[in-house]
Amino acid sequence: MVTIRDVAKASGFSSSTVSIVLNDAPLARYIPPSTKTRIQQAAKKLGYRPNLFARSLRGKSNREVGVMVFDIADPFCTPILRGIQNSLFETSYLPILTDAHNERSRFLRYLEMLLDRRVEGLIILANWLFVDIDLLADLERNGVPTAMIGRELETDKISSVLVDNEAGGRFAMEHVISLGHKKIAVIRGPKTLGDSSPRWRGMQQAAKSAGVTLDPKLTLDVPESRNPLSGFDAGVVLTEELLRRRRAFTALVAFDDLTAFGAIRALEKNGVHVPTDCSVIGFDDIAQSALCTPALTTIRQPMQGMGAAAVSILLEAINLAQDNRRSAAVHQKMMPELIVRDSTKSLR
Amino acid sequence: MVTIRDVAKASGFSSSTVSIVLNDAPLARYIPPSTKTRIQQAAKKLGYRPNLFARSLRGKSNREVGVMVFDIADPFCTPILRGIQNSLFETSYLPILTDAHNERSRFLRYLEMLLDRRVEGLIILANWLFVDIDLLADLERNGVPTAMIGRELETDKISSVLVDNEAGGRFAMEHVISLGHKKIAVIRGPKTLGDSSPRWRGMQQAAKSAGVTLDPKLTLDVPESRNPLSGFDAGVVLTEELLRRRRAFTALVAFDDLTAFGAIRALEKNGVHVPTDCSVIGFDDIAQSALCTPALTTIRQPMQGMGAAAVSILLEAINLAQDNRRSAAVHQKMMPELIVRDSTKSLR
DNA sequence: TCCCGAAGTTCGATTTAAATG
DNA sequence: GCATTTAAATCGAACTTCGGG
Repeated sequence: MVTIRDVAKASGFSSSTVSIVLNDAPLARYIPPSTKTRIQQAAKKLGYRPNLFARSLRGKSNREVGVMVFDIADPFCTPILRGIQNSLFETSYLPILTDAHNERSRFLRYLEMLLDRRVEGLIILANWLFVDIDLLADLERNGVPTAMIGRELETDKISSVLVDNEAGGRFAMEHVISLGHKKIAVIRGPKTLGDSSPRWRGMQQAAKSAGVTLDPKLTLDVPESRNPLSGFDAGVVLTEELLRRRRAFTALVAFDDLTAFGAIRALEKNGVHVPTDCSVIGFDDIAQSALCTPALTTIRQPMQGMGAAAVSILLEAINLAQDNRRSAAVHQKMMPELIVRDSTKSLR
Repeated sequence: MVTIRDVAKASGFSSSTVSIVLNDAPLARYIPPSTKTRIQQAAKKLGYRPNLFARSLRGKSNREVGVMVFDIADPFCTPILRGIQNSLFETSYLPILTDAHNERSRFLRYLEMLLDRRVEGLIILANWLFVDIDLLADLERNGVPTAMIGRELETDKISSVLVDNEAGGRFAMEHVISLGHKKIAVIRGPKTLGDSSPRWRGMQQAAKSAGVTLDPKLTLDVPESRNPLSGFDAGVVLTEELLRRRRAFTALVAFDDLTAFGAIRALEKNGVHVPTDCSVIGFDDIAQSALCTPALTTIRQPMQGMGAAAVSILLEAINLAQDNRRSAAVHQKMMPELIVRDSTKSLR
C-alpha cells in the first residue's frame, strides 16, 4: 500500500508538505504551484489513497452514517433505503446498513458495532416492529444524532419522520365513499402499532363527515406479530371471518397493502370478485401493488422522500453536533397520496 | 471516550499489559490470574471499547466485507441479502452494503469507497445488470477476494454462485407439459442477459424429450433494459403481441416472475383467465409471488442459500489470503425448485 | 518580516525488545 | 535465568511549531 511518505519520497518533499497540498489545507496558500503540481503528479502516478483508519484516528469524523433496518425483506423498506442512499451519495457519506431481522439481540449487537465504528449519525427504520423502551434508552444515551423513520417517540432527543397516518386514513375512506360505497368493512392494524389508531381516526372522520356509519361488526383488527409479511395471512383470515358474518359489504379498507392482498385472496377464493363485487384499498403503495392483477388502489407513502427527509434532518444535527451545539429533535409528518388503480370501482 | 490508557491507569498496570490481557495475546500466558481479573474488571467498570480505527491502523484486518448490489429495489435482492447477513452475523464480520442503482458511476464510486475501507472481501450481487468488462477488470486488479452472485465470469479469479438455469428452464417446461399443455408460449429473457439462454436451452430439452414442439411464433424475447422492474412492462407488451398473433396457446412460460405478472395482467385484460384459460409459470419465486391472486407457480431460486454460499466461499478465500495463499475461484451452481401454486392448471 | 518547507507531535492500540526484582 | 511487567517503536495521516533564507 502506498503511503503519504512514498509520495513524499517520490516528489522530493516532506510528508507534511504532501499532506498540506493534497488536502488543500490553509497553509497550502504559501506553497508555490510548481511544488503543488509535482506533488499531485507523484500522488497520481503512485495511485496514492489516504488511509481512512489513520485519518479517522487522528481526526474525528469518518463520514459514516449507520442505518438500522428492522427487516430488509419488508417491501416497505427498500424505497426508503433508496431515498437514504440517494441523499447520502451526494454528500460523500457512506451508509452502513444493518438488518436487525426483528430480533432484539441483533439490534443490540449491530447497534454496538455501529457505535464502535463511531458513526456520526444513525437512522432507524422502524417498520412494523414494536420497538421497546429499553432499546430507545440505549439510543438516547449514546449521544449520536438519530433520526427515526416510521415511528414517533415520546423523547424529544430523537427526530422522526412519519407519514400523516390520519390524513391517509381519511383519504382512503373518502375515496371509497366517493365511489358510492356505504357498507364498508375495515381491517385495522395491530393495536400495539403506532400507525393503527391515527389511520382509524382518519377513517372515522371521513365517514362521519360524509354521513356514513361504519358497522362495528365489519371492523376487525390485525393481531400483533413480529413478522412484517404476516399482514397477508391476517388479511386472509380476517376477510374470511368477515364473509362468515354474512353482513354485506361492497368495499374493504385494509390496514396496508399486504393486508389488502390477503383480503383479495380470500374474497376471490369465496367467489367475490375484486373490484366487481367488492372494492379493496390498501395503504403504503409498495412496489408490487402496481404489478398485481387487479392493480391495487392504495394510499402512497412518500417513501423515498421520507428517506431523504431523514437524511437532511440528520445531516443538520451532525453539523450542529460538530460545533458542539445541541439540536432540537425535529418531527416531520409527510403527506400521503391517493393512488387510484383497478381494485376499487364505482358502485353504480 | 475511554482509552486503553484509562484502563491502565485505573487498574494500575501499563497499557501494554492491558492490551495483552484483553486480547488474550500469547504473552498472556505469563500473566497471573490476579492481574487479569483486575484489568478485566477495570475495563468493564469504565466501559472500555477499543478504538477500531487505531486497531485497524496497526493490524491488517478490519472485519468488514463489502456488498455491492445493483439495485436494492429488485425483489430478487433482499432474500439474498438476508442470507448474506445471516451468515456474516455468525462470524462477526460486518457487511458494508452499497447500492449501485444500476449506474456505472455509482458502481465505481462505491467500489472505491469500499476499497478505501480495506474491506477484506467483496460480494457482488449482479442482478439483472449487464456488467461490462471494464468493471470486472477493476475488480480483478484490486486483489480483494471477490464472489459474484447471479452471474458467472470468464475469469477464474472471481468466484461465482448461480442457480442452475438450465435445470430451472427444464423444470418449468416439464411442469406445464405434465399438466397436458402442448401449445406453449415462451417469453425468453433479454439476449444480453446470461440467464436467458441456459433457461431456454432447458425448456427446449424438456419439450424435445416430451415430444412437444415449441412454435417459434409463440416465442418472444424481453428487450434489454437497465431497470429490473421493466420485466413487468415487457411481460404486458409481449403477451399482448402474442394474443394479437391469434395462435392459440394454453400455457405461458415466462422468463421471470415479473414478466409473469405482466403476462397475467395482459391476459386478464383481454379476458383470458389465469389459470382457467391459460396457465402461467414464472421464475425466481420473489416474495410477492406467493401473495398475488392467483398465487404464482414458479421456479424457486434458493436465494438465501445463494447468499450463504457466497459468504462461505468468500470467507474461505479471505482465510487463504491472510496466509498469503492464492485461492482458486469456485463456481457453484445451485439447484432450483418447482413451486406449484395457483397460476397453472391441468388441461383436463 | 515574509515565505516555504521540514521536523516533530498526536490519535489509540499492538507488539517487540528490554527491564525489574 | 525466570516470571512479570513495561517502555518504546509502529501504523498513516494531520496539524502545530519551528527554522532557514
